[in-house]
Amino acid sequence: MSSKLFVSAQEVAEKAGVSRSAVSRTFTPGASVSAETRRRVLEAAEALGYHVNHLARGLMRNESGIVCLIVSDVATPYRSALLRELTIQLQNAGKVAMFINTDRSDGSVDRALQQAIRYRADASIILSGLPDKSITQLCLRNGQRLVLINRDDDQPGPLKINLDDFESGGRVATAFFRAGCRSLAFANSEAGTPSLMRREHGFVAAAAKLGLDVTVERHGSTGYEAGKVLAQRMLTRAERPDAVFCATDLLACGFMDAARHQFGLSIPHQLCVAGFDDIEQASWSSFDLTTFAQPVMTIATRAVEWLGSGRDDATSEVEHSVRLTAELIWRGSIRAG
Amino acid sequence: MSSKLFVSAQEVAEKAGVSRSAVSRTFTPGASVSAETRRRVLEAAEALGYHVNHLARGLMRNESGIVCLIVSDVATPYRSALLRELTIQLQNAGKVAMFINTDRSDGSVDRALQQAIRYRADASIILSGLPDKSITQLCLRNGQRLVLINRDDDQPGPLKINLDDFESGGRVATAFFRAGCRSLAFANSEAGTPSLMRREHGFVAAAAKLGLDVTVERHGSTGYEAGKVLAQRMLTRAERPDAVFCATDLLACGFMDAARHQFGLSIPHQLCVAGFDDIEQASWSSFDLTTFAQPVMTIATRAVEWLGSGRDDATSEVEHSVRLTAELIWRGSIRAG
DNA sequence: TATAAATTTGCAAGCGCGTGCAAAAGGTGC
DNA sequence: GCACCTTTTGCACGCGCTTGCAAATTTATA
Repeated sequence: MSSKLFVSAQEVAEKAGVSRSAVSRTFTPGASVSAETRRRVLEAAEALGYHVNHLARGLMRNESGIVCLIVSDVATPYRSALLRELTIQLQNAGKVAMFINTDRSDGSVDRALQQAIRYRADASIILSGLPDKSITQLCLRNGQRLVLINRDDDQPGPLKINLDDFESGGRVATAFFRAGCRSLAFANSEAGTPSLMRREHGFVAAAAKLGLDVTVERHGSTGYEAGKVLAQRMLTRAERPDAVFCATDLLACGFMDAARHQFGLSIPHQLCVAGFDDIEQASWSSFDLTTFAQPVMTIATRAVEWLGSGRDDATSEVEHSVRLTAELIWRGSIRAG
Repeated sequence: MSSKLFVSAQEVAEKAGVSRSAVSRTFTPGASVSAETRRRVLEAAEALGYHVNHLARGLMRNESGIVCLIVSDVATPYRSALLRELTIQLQNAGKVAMFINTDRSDGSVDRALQQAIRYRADASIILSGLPDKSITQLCLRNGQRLVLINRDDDQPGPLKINLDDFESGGRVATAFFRAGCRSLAFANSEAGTPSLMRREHGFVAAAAKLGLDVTVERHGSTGYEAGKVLAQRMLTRAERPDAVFCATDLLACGFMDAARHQFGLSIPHQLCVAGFDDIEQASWSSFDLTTFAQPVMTIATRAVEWLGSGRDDATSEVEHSVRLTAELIWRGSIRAG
């Protein structure tokens, strides 16, 4: 290994027989270089294995090209799917993704966020349920653009991407009604995330309008285990519901497993089930779950596009808010009307 | 918004009434500053909202603190679990994780990797099945330390973390034998990843030793759908196997679903199944899959520790190789001996 | 108290790069 | 040929930081 690890623009310049500025300009889109100089520079750069040092470039330009992804529950199917799409699109847009995991709620999150600020990330995308406002404020205060996905926040500035959770809840109630169900239930987590609550409220409101009974139960996280617990609670009741809308596909999977294996219920004949997210497992034949697909691709596209668009001009104060509709994916967990 | 986005060490120095070096030293562990100066600097920094600019620091130190995660199939349960652990531990070690997604096989991967090099990442952790050697070479050539997880590579330098796949395969064969199974099968993907092949070979070798029949079938990726297809192929045969080891839990899930819902087989009574990875779904009661748990936590710990340890000294040429054992998790998909 | 040793501090150079400015080069029309 | 305009090039400065070195300060020792 040579002691000098990286080649600098200086060396490229010497080899190409031009000035250092010429090298710099060759790698700066839109700068003024003649075709001939450019060619010679590129040739020398290739030969020497030169890579522009983005640390230095970011230092000069006051723009690092780094986008920070702030995520919790990465290992969850829905989150990892969204993450996948975001990273791919950021990559295609020439940005680079820096990762911050907020699963641990101790100080490490703060420390990690500080790190992102130290690297002068241009923007942060928050796809974390963590309701800690201080995080978003810290990002904003440090001049980052901010994208909030499925997460309420009343501060102006950030782009907010949300789904029509309320309406989706309503659509499920209608679907259950058409399927002949009369005693509805909503299985939610205790997290109390706004998007989850909107699903609940939309469902309850629509059910009321249809004159249907609806009970709501909340427990634990949005995961599989919580779904099982919720099933145990709701299915041991005297008047067992004949349809349940789970706030999350994972909850639904847990609920279905308990309903079938512990209570011997047949789905959809004795119990109709719907979920939300359209995680991969929802399509597995063990579940065959009717659910709402989050438009992951569109979410990512919108987020990245917005980041690419110029920095807020005078119009800085307008509310940037996008509302997407979740697509209902019909499968076998609700019987046909 | 002020036009001046960030406060510099200079401003902190002025406010604290010390030199700029003093500020720098305050934020450099191990540097020589008196308690009093340090206090005043920290106070001023806090008041002004100062954050060390790591772009500049990286430029000086020739060490960015960035670790690059090169990942494919992020949305896969096993990968996302590993990713989760890695990011958490990197974070705790004060490193920052940069994300590169190699799912798209077009030029974007190369472009993204170039990006990482441009940011002068100190190291890369490759948890991608992508067999492209040029990637690892590019990392090494640019002075990065390299960790390869479950991935063969004969070049010296990188830390290689692997599992005892071969032995695991053997243990499954034995377990099937004890369960009374006599006609074994191995369901693999076409990917041909070394770790998958080792599982296959270990299984086949042990089966042969036990005098058992064993058929091998390979198809598609390591996902659920491929598992279904494999089941269709293997279960329509005249002599149907009574036990199948799937190279991956996802394959196993697909296999089980097809076996049950399309072939009406009862698991484990008519068919024993084992998988590998211990993804969350393996523990779901719909699957209750006996499988091998990858020591995700240990893998991450080892990787991060190694990155933290000093750069290769004279001992640079020794092979860094770690071999971990996968823990067999007994569940209900293999009947008791 | 004087002097040697240890610690702290400021100065200044430089990390690799982008860019404004003025000089140089190239092009056009008469 | 000249005057004029456009494009290209090099110089030199500065982005925010670290660090070797020598001066200034504190502490320990005689």
